[in-house]
Amino acid sequence: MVDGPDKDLELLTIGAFAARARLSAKALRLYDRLGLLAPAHVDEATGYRYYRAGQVERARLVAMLRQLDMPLARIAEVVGAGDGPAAAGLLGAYWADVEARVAGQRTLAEYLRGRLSGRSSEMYGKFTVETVQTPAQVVISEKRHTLVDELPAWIGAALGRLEEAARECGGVAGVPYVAYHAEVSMESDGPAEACVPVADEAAARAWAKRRGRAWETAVRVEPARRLAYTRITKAQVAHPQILAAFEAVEEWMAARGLTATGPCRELYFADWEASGPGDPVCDVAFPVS
Amino acid sequence: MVDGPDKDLELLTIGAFAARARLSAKALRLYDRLGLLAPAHVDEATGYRYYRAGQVERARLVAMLRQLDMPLARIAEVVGAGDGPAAAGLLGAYWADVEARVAGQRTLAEYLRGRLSGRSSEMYGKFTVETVQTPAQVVISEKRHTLVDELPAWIGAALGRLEEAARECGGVAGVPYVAYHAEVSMESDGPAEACVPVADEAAARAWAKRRGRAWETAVRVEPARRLAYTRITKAQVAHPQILAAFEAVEEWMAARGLTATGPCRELYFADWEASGPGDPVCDVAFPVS
DNA sequence: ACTCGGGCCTGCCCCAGGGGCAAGGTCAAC
DNA sequence: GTTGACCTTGCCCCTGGGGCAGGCCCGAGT
Repeated sequence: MVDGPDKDLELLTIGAFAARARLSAKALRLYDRLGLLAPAHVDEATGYRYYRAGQVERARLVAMLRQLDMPLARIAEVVGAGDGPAAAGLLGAYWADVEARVAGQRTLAEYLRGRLSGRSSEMYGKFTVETVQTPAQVVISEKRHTLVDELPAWIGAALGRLEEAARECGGVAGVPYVAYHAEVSMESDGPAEACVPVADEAAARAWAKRRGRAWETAVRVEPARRLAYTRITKAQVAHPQILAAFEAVEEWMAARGLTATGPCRELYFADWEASGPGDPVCDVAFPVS
Repeated sequence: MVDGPDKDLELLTIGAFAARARLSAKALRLYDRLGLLAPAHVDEATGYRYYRAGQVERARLVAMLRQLDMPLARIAEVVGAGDGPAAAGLLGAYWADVEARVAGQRTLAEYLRGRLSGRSSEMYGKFTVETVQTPAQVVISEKRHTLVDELPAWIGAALGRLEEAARECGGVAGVPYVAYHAEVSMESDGPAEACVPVADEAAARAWAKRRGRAWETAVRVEPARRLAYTRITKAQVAHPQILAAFEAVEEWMAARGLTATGPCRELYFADWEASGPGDPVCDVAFPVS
């Protein structure tokens, strides 16, 4: 793979280099300005850019990364990391993000296609709705007004705090969940309540007393309920894909003449960190009579 | 599902409607200006927009379609088609385009990840390169200077014309292909040549004579060659993903000290129309000694 | 030496799909 | 009436360039 000295001495004008790299001259000027791909030489007097033939490889790499719709800032990180595992890792991380996003969009597209074609009453897109009976249980909870964009972070933090607290209250005795007391999925900032079932009610009340009202914590006895629910994957637990799941359950209920008898909820039955985008992690549920 | 008259009489301000639809007020103003989602009423004096509660469904549909990154113009077509198979078809077509594009990007990402991590000499990403011996064959051909963006259409048209002409020349006697006589993949507008092997050389020469030089047609005897090639899918037959395949073959050749002894080519061995994005349809090849 | 055509320079406006902010008008509750 | 929340339009910002204008530069032909 020795290319000879000519490869480094032969200077190409921007047009010739653009043709070899299959990029537009305009794009090359942009990359120069952003420091992503500087010409080997710039004539001081005329401003003409001159590129070495050996720079074609880097330019083609940039072009291919752009073809993946990678933003130029991330491309700069990748090409800055040199050829090696570091660059490959950055690319892999970016592509994993893309795949996760597309996976969510795919389920949303399937659901919408089903709904638009009018066979909503037949299968609710790809969602299978079932009912399950839940027993009465003691839950410790934390309630907050929150907006959609802060919600995921709050859910993670609140359930984490509550699960730790549950260790003092006889341990986690059921599936942790988040209930939404306002609209079906927080238009405005309707209050959300994170709940963890615990085994020892007395210990829970003592815990709540110690905790005070700083976190808007509470201990309640949640009555036995029948839940209509559908199971979704980690990729689907994001706005607004998850709304398709909520709407599917609502539609299923409406088709059977059922109405919600309490706030809707998301039950997180799986280990969040250990789950991949395609693994089921959550049940989207409405209490029904 | 009767909502009562209040649903149509209750007018919402843009803020309240935005909250219910989970869109920003800014986005709603944009959609109004584009005619995508006009308010039910606009106060002449103040310019205030008022929406009916019943418009929330349409707004949520728009929001979900935007979540699929569908451009507003295509969203307008979908929602304009009403709920029904027409709208579902438009959505399906859009999503199929997305999946095809992502499929191509996926293979490119895999190839690049392999190359960046330095194990390029091990497996050339996902491309398996082999050699094959081709016999000497008579080909009828059509040559043209073309730019990358017109290339796919020209290839389809030219091969179609040549395959039809081949019926007068003893039939198609081999795999149709396109050869690139300039750079590895048409920087500038290097000439491309579409070729179809035929069985009857005399008939082919007579055909070419009748045809004249209007289409830059020709009859040649292509000598027997050894081709280094890799097989790609329909999704990969697009710029610049296909370049990864070309580069993989070039790299494989370089690793073995081989050099190209003629123009590189794409052999289309499958029925294009009947193939899906993931089906192999094309061999990317270089003649080697 | 002069000119001509093509290539190159910078700078400006344009696209989608909004976000953010400013200046000012409105609405409703107290 | 007042106050604060809400609404309006308009402007500039982002990314990743495309397209064009006006002006300089370069090499080849005469």
